[in-house]
Amino acid sequence: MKQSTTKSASLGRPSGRDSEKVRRDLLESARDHFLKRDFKAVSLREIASSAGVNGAMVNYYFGGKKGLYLAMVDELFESLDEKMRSLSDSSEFSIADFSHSYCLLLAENPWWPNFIVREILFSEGETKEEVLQRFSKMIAPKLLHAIGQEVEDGNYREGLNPELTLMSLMGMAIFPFLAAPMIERVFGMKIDESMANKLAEHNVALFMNGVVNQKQQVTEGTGS
Amino acid sequence: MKQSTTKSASLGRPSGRDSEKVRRDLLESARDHFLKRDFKAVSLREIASSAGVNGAMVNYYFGGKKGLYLAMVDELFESLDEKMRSLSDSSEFSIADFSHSYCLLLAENPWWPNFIVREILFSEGETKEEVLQRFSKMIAPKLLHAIGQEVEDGNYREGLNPELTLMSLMGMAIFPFLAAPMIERVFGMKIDESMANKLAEHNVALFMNGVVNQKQQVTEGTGS
DNA sequence: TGTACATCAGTGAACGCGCGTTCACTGATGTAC
DNA sequence: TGTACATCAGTGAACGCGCGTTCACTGATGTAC
Repeated sequence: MKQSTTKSASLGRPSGRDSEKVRRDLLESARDHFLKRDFKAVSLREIASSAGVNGAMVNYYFGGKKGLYLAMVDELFESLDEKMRSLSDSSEFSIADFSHSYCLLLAENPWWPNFIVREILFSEGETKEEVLQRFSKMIAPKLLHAIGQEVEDGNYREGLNPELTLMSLMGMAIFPFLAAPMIERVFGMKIDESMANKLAEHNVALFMNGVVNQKQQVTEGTGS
Repeated sequence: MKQSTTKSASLGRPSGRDSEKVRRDLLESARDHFLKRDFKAVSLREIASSAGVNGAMVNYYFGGKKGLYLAMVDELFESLDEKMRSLSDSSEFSIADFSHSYCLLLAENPWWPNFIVREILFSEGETKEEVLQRFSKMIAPKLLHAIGQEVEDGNYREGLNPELTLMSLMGMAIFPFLAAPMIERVFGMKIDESMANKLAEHNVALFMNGVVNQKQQVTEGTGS
């Protein structure tokens, strides 16, 4: 004898029409978890229960855990590609302006350097290659060219190595967001938007003119 | 009837005297694996087989996987603490000299920023706190003070924020080693000792004087 | 110096657990007649 | 407009696997007499 009714609260095809909602909920939940913790450290059951659906849905919609992960990565990159392009496509492109905007972009999306670094450093094979490919094509070549141009035009110091300069610039911009937990601990700073603004200005000033007191140096310089 | 002989090649207490060797081999193997991959991603069986011993030895010597991991972390920090102290204890301590030495130290121990960042970003609880504690006390306070002093003495620009400046400096120094796989791909650079030397010089020059062509600026400046 | 026995380093099979995945099943929805 | 049935979104139990850990056992080494 079968219990045909009231056995389970929600068995059978659901009555709502929002079939796409489950997919989106899973992606969102996956993003929340995967951006905080490692691929292996996050279980499907966690993701599914956060999304409020059955774990088997991950297989149903994405073909498995890896499928869900890659779908999430795709979505992230799409949104970032878009944002980065809008930063670098302005007609009057300057390194300083870009650095500033980039810093603010990072403040809005603090998970982003975090995610990239993790992928590049620790992920295995497949995803790593994919992320490297996408990331490397994204903006670096354009910046590299811009720096080279500035040197050629005599605006930047002669003999400045564009590659090393770009690395320095990226390091200055990205590191504070990477090290946010440590910085909050050691410096008692919160990495919010106002902080990012200060950081952006500081970085541009340091990048352009360094730390040395120019007044002093110029005075000494004219004497020699 | 028991097969008392030749059942296994190595059953019973081994004849050698090197009981400490197993411990050291395990630690070494653990370091090799844990520096490349995540805690969860590395299995005891992998570590043990690399070390050429039985997996149960991890429990025997370290009380479990976490015990082995913490023992490894302890060892790493001990060696780094020592090296860092020898860098910063010189009687005439200058930011520039330190940056240079630090860069070379990183080139010799490329796993180190890698490891710290991973711990800070992705590890869960316990180890994370421990690593944060140790790392934050290691050198940052001394550098922070040194930068503040330079500003006070008028050697560095007035109004320069020491915290932000230290962040920039660390970012410039550490990022290239973090992003090594990407840099090798995009720039075709190998991060070796000669590279580290160039990077160190570049960083110090950029940190001190920025990218702007000073000759040009000074010429313009005297006119105003 | 022999000998009996406790100790000790190490083995290898087995255990339980949580994981990703699979599968039989459910019942609302869409569709053909 | 009914009705029979295929489809489809979703469930929940179960599966096999690899993991960290445990445990009974081994046999060389150290020690007491």
